This record gives sequence, C-alpha cells and structure tokens, in this order.
Amino acid sequence: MAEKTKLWYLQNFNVLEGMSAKMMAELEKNTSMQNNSKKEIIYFPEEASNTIYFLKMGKIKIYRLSEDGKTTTLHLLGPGEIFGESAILGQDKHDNIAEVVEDAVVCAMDKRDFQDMMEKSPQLTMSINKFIGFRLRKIQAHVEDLVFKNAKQRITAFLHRYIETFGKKMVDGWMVRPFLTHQEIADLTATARQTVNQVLNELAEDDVIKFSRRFLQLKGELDQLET
Amino acid sequence: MAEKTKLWYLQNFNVLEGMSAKMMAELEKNTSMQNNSKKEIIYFPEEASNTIYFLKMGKIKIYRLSEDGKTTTLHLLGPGEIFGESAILGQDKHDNIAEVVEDAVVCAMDKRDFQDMMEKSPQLTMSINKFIGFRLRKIQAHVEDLVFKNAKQRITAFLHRYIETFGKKMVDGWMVRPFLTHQEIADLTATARQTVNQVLNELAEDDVIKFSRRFLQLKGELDQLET
DNA sequence: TCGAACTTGTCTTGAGCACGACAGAAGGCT
DNA sequence: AGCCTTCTGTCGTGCTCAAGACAAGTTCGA
Repeated sequence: MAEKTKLWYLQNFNVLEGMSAKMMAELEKNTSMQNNSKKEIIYFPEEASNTIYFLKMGKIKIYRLSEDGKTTTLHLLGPGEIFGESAILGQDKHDNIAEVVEDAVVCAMDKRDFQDMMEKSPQLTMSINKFIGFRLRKIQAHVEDLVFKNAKQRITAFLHRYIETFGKKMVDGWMVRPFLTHQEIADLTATARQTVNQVLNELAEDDVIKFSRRFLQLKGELDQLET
Repeated sequence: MAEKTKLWYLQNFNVLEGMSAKMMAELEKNTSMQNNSKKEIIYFPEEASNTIYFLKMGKIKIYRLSEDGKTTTLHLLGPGEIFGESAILGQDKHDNIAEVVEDAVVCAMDKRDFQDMMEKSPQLTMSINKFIGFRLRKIQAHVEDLVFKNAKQRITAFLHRYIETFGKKMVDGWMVRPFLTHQEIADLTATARQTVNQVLNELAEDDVIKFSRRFLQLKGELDQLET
C-alpha cells in the first residue's frame, strides 16, 4: 500500500490527495507496468500520444533536438512523476523525446481510460490541474534562467535543484550520486560540455563542492549555490 | 451573441466548443467587465491570484523582471485569450506581471466561481485542459528558440508569428500595424533593443519587409521569414 | 585482461551580441 | 507652438562562452 502511494507521489504534491480507495483500485487496474533500461526511448516526437505515463522508479529526461543535432533537456524526472501528459492536454502527437537516464519502471495508462476517470472524479481533475500548473511554472522559471542568468549561474542553479531533489541530507551537508554526464548537464543548462567541466572544477577549487566519479558532496547549506 | 462567442474565442480553438446556452449564460453572469488603458498593470507578482481573466479587446503582455531590472516577456496575448490561469492551477500567488499593451477590455471572474463551473461541466474542464496544453507547448517552443536560434533568427521567427497572428493577408502579402516598440520586441526575443533595430533594417534592406511608423508590410509569403 | 568506446580535463581562438554613448525623429501635453 | 519625453538609428568596445583539438582517465564487454 505504501508502495502504491509512492507510485503516485509527485515532487511537491500528491496527485492522489484525498482520493478514495475505490479510485485508487481503478487506477491500479488500468495501468500496465514495464521495465526500461538506460538509453531506451519511451516515445519519439511525431509519435501518437495515446498514453500517459507514471514513473515508478529510475529517472527519465524529456528533451528536444534541433535540426543540426543539438539537444536541450526540458525536464529531468524522478520517481513519482508523470510524463507524456500532452496526451490529456489535447495534443495528438508528442513534440519531444522521453529517454531513460537511469533504469526505470514505468506505468502506462491509455489516455481514454484516464480521461474517463477524470470525468468521474473532479478530485482527480483538480490534482492534474495542479500538476500541470507545476509544470508550467517550472518551464517558465527555466525561461527566466535562460534569459537572466549567465552560464555559471545556470549551472550553479541546476546543481542546487539537483542536490535538493536527488541528494541526501547529511549532518555536515549533502551527498548525491552523480548520474549525469557533463554533456547531460550541459543539455539541461544550455551550455557547452567544456563550460560545465570548468564551472564544476571552479566550485571544487572554491571548496563549495567536492566530487569524484562515485559521489558529489556539498558541505553546509544549499544556499551556497546561490549566485 | 456573436459578441459573446467572440469573447471566448481562443487563438486556435474555442473554449466554449459544444457548450450549452445555459452554461454560456452562467459564464456571462459571473464575469465583471473593466476597461484598462495602455501601461496599466492588471496584476503584479506576489499578488494573490483569486481571479481568472478573459481578454475581450486589446493586447496584454505577460512578463517577468529580474532583480537588476531586466525584462523578459513570456506571452503576448490578443483578444479572446485567457490569462491569470495560475489561479485555477493551484497557485495562490501570481509569479509574473500582466500589463496592457494596447487599450483593453478585460472580463474577470472569481476563481471559485470558475472552479464550480468546471466541476459541473467536464466539457469546460476539457477545454481548459486543452488551453493549458496550448500554453505549455507555446512556452516549450520558446525555450527551444532561446537555445537553438541566434538573435537574428529569434527576431525573424517572432516577426513570423507576429504577422501571422496580428496581421491581415493582402493580395500581395501581409500588412500589420506595428504596436510594439523595438524595446518590447527585444524583451519578447531575449535580445537587445539595438539588435532588433539592426535586424529590422537588414530585413528591409533585403526587401523582405517594408515598414514605417504606421505599418509593417511583408511582400509575399510568411515563409520568407524562415531561417 | 586487453582494447574500444565513452567521459573528463585543459587550452586557445573567435564569433556573436550586449551595452554604453549620443544624435536625430516623432509624438503628446499644456 | 513649443517643450519634454519616448522612440529610433548607428558606432565602437569588450566580454562571454561555444567549439575545435587533443590528451588522459574510466568503464565495460568480449
């Protein structure tokens, strides 16, 4: 039961808040589970979007490609988050790519089933609305970062969110297992791989962070990573 | 009646599609209308978001400020569009600014009234979901532009959308009344005022566009404004 | 255990474009 | 009509950061 609840837990709020046990059972009934390993693509752009996905375990990134092969990552999602939401937002095709970053367990539900459930439950609809609001805010903040911050500030701000979201708080600071390459961080922050490298080393030089292949450590509080 | 329908018409789709006359009447009943003149602010960030707005006439921009006084405009809205939607997306405060660009008539509705209506009408809810999906797509495309395109390409792409949205098709091309200053275009495209000026003059030089204080003209097809 | 594929580290060059400065044009207000 | 404010036009400077090149380190599979 804790397991099932966790399935739906969403970064900062719970989609199922106040949901009846009956509803929970129906949700469970309609989903099918699948395992996906690193680098697998869950959906491509232009692919029909008939399915909404729930990320149970692992990590997924949602990104876009330009014609000349550049990449920009819009979202990095952890356990509990929803994706492929364009299916229920009136879009018949996906317009970005969902790729597994870290081996993932994904639950899929047909959009019609989900829409039926939403019609029956204003509760669920409200939760989904909030979730979408959350997405909208996140991406607007992303735009703001792109326009107002320089490369170093963007990378630092990313580290802040990254450690906050995926790290563990220790007595003397934070610890996180680095599961992204420099290139992936560059794609998330709209910078070059080399710049990420440089900034990371600068931060280590200034004793703000400490890192190796296996861990990344922040001594003290997160707000050291403010600009 | 045509008037009322127009009030709800939304760029690319109609929120009231398939809505009953009864519902329409209720919508009408709950809104209050107000006139706003140029440069008026409809809401500030940090202000409580209790109201959802419908733009009946005129133009509104939604923008953000940085600490050091820079501006970036997220949306430029014309008649028929909805704004202040964060109210129904589970956010208690606004996080950007809505300012009148061109004298506007705005209809306001309390978010609780609107939410009540949504609970009663899955139709309306679906329409709103689509609208939010539209917003999400628009802003994701904005991110893509910021990352993949250079300043000239962004300004050109902006002109494309601008002419398409606000212009009139003529026999030999398009015509639009320029209601934005160069500074405002710069804020929309994340460029500097001087760059906008330069690019505009370059385009005129290359005979792609022609402009004066009173009009902006594009000869031939919009796709000349592709990169 | 060895080699290929991927990832990190470092330096250097140069394009893109923000920004300051200032002049001239247009518009609006009394 | 005349002044003040806002907007447009143009130049030059300089900073940021992408991107190429290449070496060294790491991982993983056969």
